[in-house]
Amino acid sequence: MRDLLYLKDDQIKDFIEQIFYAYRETYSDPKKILKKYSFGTAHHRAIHLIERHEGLTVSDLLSRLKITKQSLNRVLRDLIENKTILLKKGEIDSRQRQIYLNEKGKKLFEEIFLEQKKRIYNALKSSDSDSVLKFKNVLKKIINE
Amino acid sequence: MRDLLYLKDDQIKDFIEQIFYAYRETYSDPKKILKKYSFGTAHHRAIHLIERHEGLTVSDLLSRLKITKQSLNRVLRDLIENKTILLKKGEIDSRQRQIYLNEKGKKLFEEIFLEQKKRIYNALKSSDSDSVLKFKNVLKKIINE
DNA sequence: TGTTTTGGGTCAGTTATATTGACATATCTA
DNA sequence: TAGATATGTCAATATAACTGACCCAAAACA
Repeated sequence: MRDLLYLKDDQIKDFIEQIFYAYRETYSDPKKILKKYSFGTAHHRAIHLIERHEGLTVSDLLSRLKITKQSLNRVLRDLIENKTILLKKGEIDSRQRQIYLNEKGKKLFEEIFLEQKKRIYNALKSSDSDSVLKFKNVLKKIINE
Repeated sequence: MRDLLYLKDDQIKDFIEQIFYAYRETYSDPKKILKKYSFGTAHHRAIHLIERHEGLTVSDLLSRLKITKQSLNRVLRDLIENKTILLKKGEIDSRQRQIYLNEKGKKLFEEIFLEQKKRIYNALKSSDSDSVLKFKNVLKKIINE
């Protein structure tokens, strides 16, 4: 039998630790910017997902965030009030709401992303394309995508 | 100039999204177990780091968690009360406290880890060793390790 | 058509985890 | 011995989540 060193518990424990650091650092970077708008990381995650999946419905967003609708509603109310996002009635199913960034929201996203990008960009630029591809594939498997 | 496709913004945005999912899923898996002991993810992270770095000091743990000592203290109090961890006076510097899992804590860690391990194990076992190595290296670069 | 289900919104109360700021104590170091 | 450091603690507050109960409008179904 092969000695699957990379499946040893210590390696797995390291990954669990490092995934925590990676998430925390990646989402900490833009906190100062968010604070300028009185937003927190909850708003950030919503803005990010809305930018990546423009026109997604409230339930789409809920299932990506995996929080309750009461929790999400606080965030969406803030974002709507601030004119960062807008909700349109669903074209096919008018019970649904489709969520979009408006101009202000797009600018805010860019400002946040510019800051957040640095960390990932620096990691990728010092890696070869094969590493990046394999990083992506393992990451996908972790999230069962 | 090379066309660094893997440095394109969309790829970076995907990574930012996927790092969020990876963290959330990885740390969601053992929540039921934690609940049995009236612990949350804050306790989990502390337990994990203590297991990985046995005998670390309070300030070591603080700098890994990047929370305030007031926040950490609530968690440590709970864990001490529950007899999951113990604190010993530092051998060299007796102002310091070195943190250890006791027997109960080790069992709890194993129970948590067994659950949490599955996700990572499954991702790694369907990847080759080169992928795992490269995943690790990119992850390390993201956290500047 | 009438009934049920679904998508979304909201009120109210609570919990978990973090924060800021102030202060106390013991111990180390210059 | 004076100051710096490591840790602990009190109190108040912020952020982000939760549960549970209800509501309306629109879609789906029988």
